[in-house]
Amino acid sequence: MNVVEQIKEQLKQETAAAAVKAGLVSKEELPEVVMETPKDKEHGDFATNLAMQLAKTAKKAPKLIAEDITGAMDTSKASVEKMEIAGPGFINFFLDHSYLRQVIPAVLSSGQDYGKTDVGGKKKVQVEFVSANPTGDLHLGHARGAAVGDALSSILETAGYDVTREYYINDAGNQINNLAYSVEARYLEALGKETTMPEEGYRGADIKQFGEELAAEHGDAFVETAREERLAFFREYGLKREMEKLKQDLLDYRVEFDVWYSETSLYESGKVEEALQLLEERGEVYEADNAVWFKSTNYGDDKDRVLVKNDNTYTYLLPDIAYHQNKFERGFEKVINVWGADHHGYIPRMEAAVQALGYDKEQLDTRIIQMVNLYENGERVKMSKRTGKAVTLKDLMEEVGIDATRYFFAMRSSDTHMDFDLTLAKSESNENPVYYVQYAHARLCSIFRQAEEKGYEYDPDADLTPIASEKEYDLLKKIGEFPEAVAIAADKYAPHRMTNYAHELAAAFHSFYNAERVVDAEDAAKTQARLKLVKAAQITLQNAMALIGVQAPERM
RNA sequence: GUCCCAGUAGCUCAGUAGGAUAGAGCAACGGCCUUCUAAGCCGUAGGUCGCAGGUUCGAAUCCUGCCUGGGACACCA
Repeated sequence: MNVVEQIKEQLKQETAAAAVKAGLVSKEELPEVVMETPKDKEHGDFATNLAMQLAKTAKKAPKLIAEDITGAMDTSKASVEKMEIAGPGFINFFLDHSYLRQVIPAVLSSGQDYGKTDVGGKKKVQVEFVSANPTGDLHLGHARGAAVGDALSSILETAGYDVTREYYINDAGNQINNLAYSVEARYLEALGKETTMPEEGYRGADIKQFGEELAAEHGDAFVETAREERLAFFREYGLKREMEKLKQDLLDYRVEFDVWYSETSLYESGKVEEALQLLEERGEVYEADNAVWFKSTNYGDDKDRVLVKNDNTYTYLLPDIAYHQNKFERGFEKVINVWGADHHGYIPRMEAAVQALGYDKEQLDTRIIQMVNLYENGERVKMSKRTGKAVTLKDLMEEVGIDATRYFFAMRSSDTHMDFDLTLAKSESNENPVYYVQYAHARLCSIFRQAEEKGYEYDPDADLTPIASEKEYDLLKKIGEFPEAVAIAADKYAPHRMTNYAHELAAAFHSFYNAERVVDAEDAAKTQARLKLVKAAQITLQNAMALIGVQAPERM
């Protein structure tokens, strides 16, 4: 447990003990003491609403209860300097801040590991995200999903979960046939032959390029080939090229998957049949109208779903069920799906399926990545998948840059609609929030360069007692909250809390930087102590930025 | 028609498991660079938390109804 949490825990215990000692409540009836950090510094370092909570059982006014508690409080152990009763009955604690100096050695000794906790208890968790069909370039929505899914995974890892990042490749359905038709059409087109793009075809620039390359490489070799053979080749070719591109784009975006799971492999290994059989054995399916239905209404779905169509082929749902069964068979205790908003309607049936297979509903958690609207110069940018006119992940990385793109997407709660302001994201000015955080890091690095120039050698054993100003303590407190901030972000699956934290940490540092000098020729002891403080800030900021996939530049 | 998400400052969004005078960034206004990077800091102004009820010591947060915007509702994936 880190220093800030320790003192908070101590404070909780002392408060609880005081309430019992004052005869307000028995030890058994005592509620969990809520100790929060007030937003307003005027309200102390910590505050509790215990007196209000006890108002009912103690049958007394909260303010009087608060007086009893503060009167019975042992203030020595938790560094309490002052207590105030405020508002409707809050007890505000003002601490002797010198305890915060202990944060520094804790951070310095942990280094890159600072922020790690074991709240996850090594639990095996799978995060499936992006999983875009290999039929075209990754677009805006995928970019958001990738940023959120990757940040979430990193946060869970740091909070002590055993995380697997996984991409499900939809390489078996109709869309792959359409991919083959589309490549064929573009190939023939490139040869100047008469052809029509199928209605359901993919019109992306990437496929046009494939067609041209095939034409250039193979000439008209495929024109005379039997259609079936030709399509089989284009299908294979298109899939391979799309996957290569997908993997490269994601890698460039700094997203690395542990597992790429192929839908086709589910068929080949017989897992799809297995899943169907299992559902049959468990009495979860029935036949009607020449089709096989999954009785998902047993588990709260709106209506039952077809698994096997009357032409004897499978719906997409069945392999999806098999895939989820396989996830649990691989030992994941928790399965998190990060899905696009268009998959929103599948959640109830997938949850039903998981339960029908005998797993607990709680083991599956699906997060929806809401729509992204693009704006440029105040105008909504219209996009169309049909015509292939869409802003791709690649476009974003080139135009906006990776750091700004990832920060922008990670910054927002993922389940709300989002306006992405291209003009703002592209601007290299203070209007752009990502620079605020990066600039703090560049400044931190600059301090060390200056210290070196002035002949200061960083001393890991320097005495920390010169650390005593308000700005220093504010910064230290923020640094000390990092492990808890990660744990909360993990618990709530809320990566945007990490960007909030990074911003707050940067703010605490900027404020300190403007108020106090680190490298001071007049005071070597203070300089050495502050260099250690600044080192701790640098480590923490780097770790926070790493969690959201944003680089920490040494200069700007 | 049913279901889901959203509605908070001029704009984009937070709001810590019901708490104090609802917070940030940008935009606006006023200050701060002979000293470690002014992509920064300090301050001012800006609000009927969509609307109406309810629950209680206390509601942006929980409940009910309504309004507005977006999305989902295939034997397509």
